[in-house]
Amino acid sequence: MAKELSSRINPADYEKSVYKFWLDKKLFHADEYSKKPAYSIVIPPPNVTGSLHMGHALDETIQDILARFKRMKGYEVLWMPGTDHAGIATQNVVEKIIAAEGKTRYDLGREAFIERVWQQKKESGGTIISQLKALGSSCDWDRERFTMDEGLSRAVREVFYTLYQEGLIYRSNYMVNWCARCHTALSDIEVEFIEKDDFLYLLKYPVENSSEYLEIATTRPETYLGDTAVAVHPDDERYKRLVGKNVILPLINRKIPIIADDFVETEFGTGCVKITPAHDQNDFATGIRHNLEKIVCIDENNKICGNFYPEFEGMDILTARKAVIEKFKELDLIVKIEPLKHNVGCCYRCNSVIEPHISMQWFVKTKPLAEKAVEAVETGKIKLIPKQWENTFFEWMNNIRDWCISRQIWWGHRIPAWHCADCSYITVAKTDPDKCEKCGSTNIHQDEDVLDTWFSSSLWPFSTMGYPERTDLLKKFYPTSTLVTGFDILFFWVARMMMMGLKFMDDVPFKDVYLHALVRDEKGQKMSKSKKNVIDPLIMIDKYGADAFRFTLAVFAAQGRDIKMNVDRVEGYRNFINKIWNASRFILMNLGDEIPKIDENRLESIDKWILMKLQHTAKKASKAIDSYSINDAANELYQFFWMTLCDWYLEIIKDRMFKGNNEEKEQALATAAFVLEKSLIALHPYIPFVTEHIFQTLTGKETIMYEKYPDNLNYNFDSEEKGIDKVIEAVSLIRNIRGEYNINPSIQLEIVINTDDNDTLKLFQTEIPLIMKMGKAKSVKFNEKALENCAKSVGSGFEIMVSLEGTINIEEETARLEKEKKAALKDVNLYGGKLQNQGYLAKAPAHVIEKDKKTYEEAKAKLDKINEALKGLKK
RNA sequence: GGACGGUUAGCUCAGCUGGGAGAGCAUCGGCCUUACAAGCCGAGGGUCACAGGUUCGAUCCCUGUACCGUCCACCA
Repeated sequence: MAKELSSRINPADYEKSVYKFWLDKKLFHADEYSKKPAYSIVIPPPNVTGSLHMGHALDETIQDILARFKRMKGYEVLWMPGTDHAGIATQNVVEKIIAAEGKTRYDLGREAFIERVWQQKKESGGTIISQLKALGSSCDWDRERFTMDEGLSRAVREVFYTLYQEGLIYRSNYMVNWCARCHTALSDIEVEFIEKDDFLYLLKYPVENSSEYLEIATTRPETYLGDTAVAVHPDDERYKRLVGKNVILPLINRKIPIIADDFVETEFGTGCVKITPAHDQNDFATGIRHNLEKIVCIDENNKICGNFYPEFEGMDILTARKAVIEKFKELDLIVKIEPLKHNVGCCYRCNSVIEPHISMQWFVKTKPLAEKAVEAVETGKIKLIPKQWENTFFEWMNNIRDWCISRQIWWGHRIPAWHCADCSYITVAKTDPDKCEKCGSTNIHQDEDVLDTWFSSSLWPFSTMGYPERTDLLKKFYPTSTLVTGFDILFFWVARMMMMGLKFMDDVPFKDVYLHALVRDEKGQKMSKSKKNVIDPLIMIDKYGADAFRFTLAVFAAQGRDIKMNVDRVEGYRNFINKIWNASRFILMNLGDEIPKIDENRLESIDKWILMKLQHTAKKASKAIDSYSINDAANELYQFFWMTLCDWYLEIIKDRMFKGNNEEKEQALATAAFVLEKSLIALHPYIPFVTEHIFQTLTGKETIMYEKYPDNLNYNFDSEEKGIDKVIEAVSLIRNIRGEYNINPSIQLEIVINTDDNDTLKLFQTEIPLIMKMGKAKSVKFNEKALENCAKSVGSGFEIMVSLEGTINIEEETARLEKEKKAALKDVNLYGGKLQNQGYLAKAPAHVIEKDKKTYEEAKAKLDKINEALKGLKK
């Protein structure tokens, strides 16, 4: 019984079973003892409680294309999967859930809360993984890791311990970004600046022992309670005489100095700034420069504290702001209030306004680590793709600030430091200690803070492979080959992996970093739930199939900044999958039980032609994927399969298949089946499901996954290729006339072809059947006089005449020829002009001149013929 | 304030080191041709943002302008 495909494609019919087949056969498994060269990718671990969004879909698709392609290129491929515990994000999710039950995490207590998060992880942690599978991701799932599993936690400890011993982790009372909503410190890059409409308040501070006032500009009047100075620019003539004097803070009567510092912009506001070292990054630095007291007036819940003025006590920031302004108004200390647009730092997780806050935190000293990373990129050991990101990378790395790694949340790796209640010594250890390392006291307690999520993810390329053990997996697959991720986490993740990898593995964590664009909606806006512009990848998969969706993403994956997702495109590529299905079905329908073998001696020109086209296509695609131009490869394959293979080749061989003798039929089918098989292989990295399904049906082989990528074909049918290209040109001219004259397809035309060129004549004579079929011709004659009632067209080196039914419409034909003439004339003028240009002749490279000369001559010949034809029309 | 990116067909985007512009979708005309109407055949559509410059030649390189976007930065 002949093999067949169902008459109508339905991806749901085979996607799940194909995926299950891959899993059952362990085809994604990476063998660390393989002799094949290694190729490895670690997945950017998605949040464990998250669900698949467009960004993931793009990211995974690119990785899967690379992984599948490399397998076909003979590599032992490890694609390491896993998920991230995503500290703040996950904690927020669970806090929201328990809030619905009317509880806070404090009601539950630390242990119970963490237990609750683990439970949540258990419940929803599998979601994203199964979604990745629906997309076709060929990860080595047996090796799936989680940033808080035992092995990775060990890696975290090891690294923390080592960095601490080397003085690269330290603890310090420093100003950090505080999110009162998440109740934790954040690193500098976790603060997002959002432009907000606000007010600039001009306040009057009375100068001591004087009736004068100093006008200062601030957006945050409430922090005046923490002011310890007022600063002016040293060269500012307006205030020079006041420097060294004091002002008195209203209501609380604190005496603070007027200082000079050149960070002050004389142009802004009044050129006079209040300094609040405890509540402003900039003022903190100024405070250090001038040795000012840091007076805290806002607590970690963003409430006014410090008992400076009873009425303000305990108010939240915005209420206090109003209250302060009211009081100042009463005292006539407000000069004016004007609107102001300015950037306000917000939490990247919850968008709350960030409050600068002095607190005891843990930091990584990043400079020495960053230097090595910079060097790795400079020397090309790590390549950023596209290269333009290197600038941004260097800029950031060279100005890197220490990394605040402690978070005051509960979900995460708890900092492995134990404080001694007796001697205050801090014991940092790889395994939980039971006594103080210094005084031996057992009265120790572990630090309450947990580590920044990015701390553990920075170890991902080696922690997932068994570090701190020197495993065989690490030996085989570290450094990884390619990291695929969005540029938005270049600093959060990529740079930190570089630092950690170089430090702890003494080698780069990856060789290539492919930074792809971000997926936006069709208007170019970030997709977000609140904007309701989210396109759900799972709906795309359901509606169009994973293959069509993947192919769309691949085509969009050019190396730009953002991808505007357009659902129409998915539909277009769904049609492509359908095309593949039907072309395959067509070939299968005509195939017997055995696939005939190609016998090169018995092939016709057209067979050789398609083999050449296949060869070019596969080579181009392979080269493109290797250089991360995966959209180019996708387009190349698309064009080939649809236009070249389906629209030309398969149409052309139909005659042989339906009317030819067995031998003719056999070689046509052999070629078609061969080209189909190789095309499926070439397309497989992009559209794995449908290609696997058809491949198995077609060949009866177990799997397509380890077939050799067909970029090694080596046919030498150059003359056949060129010949058929010319035949196609001729046929296109005939079709053009048909189209322009709206000649019904059922009408068979008479064709006359005139040419002086012997080779062309011979070629066309041999390919008469083809011309007749594709041109729907009744007869083809050569070098005859013009037909009655004919339309003419001119090709390269030949002239074609097509009989027309009824009487020729002189006007219409003239118009048509005039159009052709215009095109030819344009070329003649352009190239003729060039060829008369002395500068051009002297300086242009020889091959360009030669090419242009040929183009010119062809255009000229064409023009002459067209003119002749036009003359003939007038009679 | 600094840096980076974008501006190409009605829409979404390609166009690698300069030789003269492509795709998908959409549009228009014609086809139920025995794999596919999720299809086939044909057609139209672009002073490649603007202004200069370099060059024999510029969508591509340089300078400037405009608009859009992103990142970084201590304008309170």
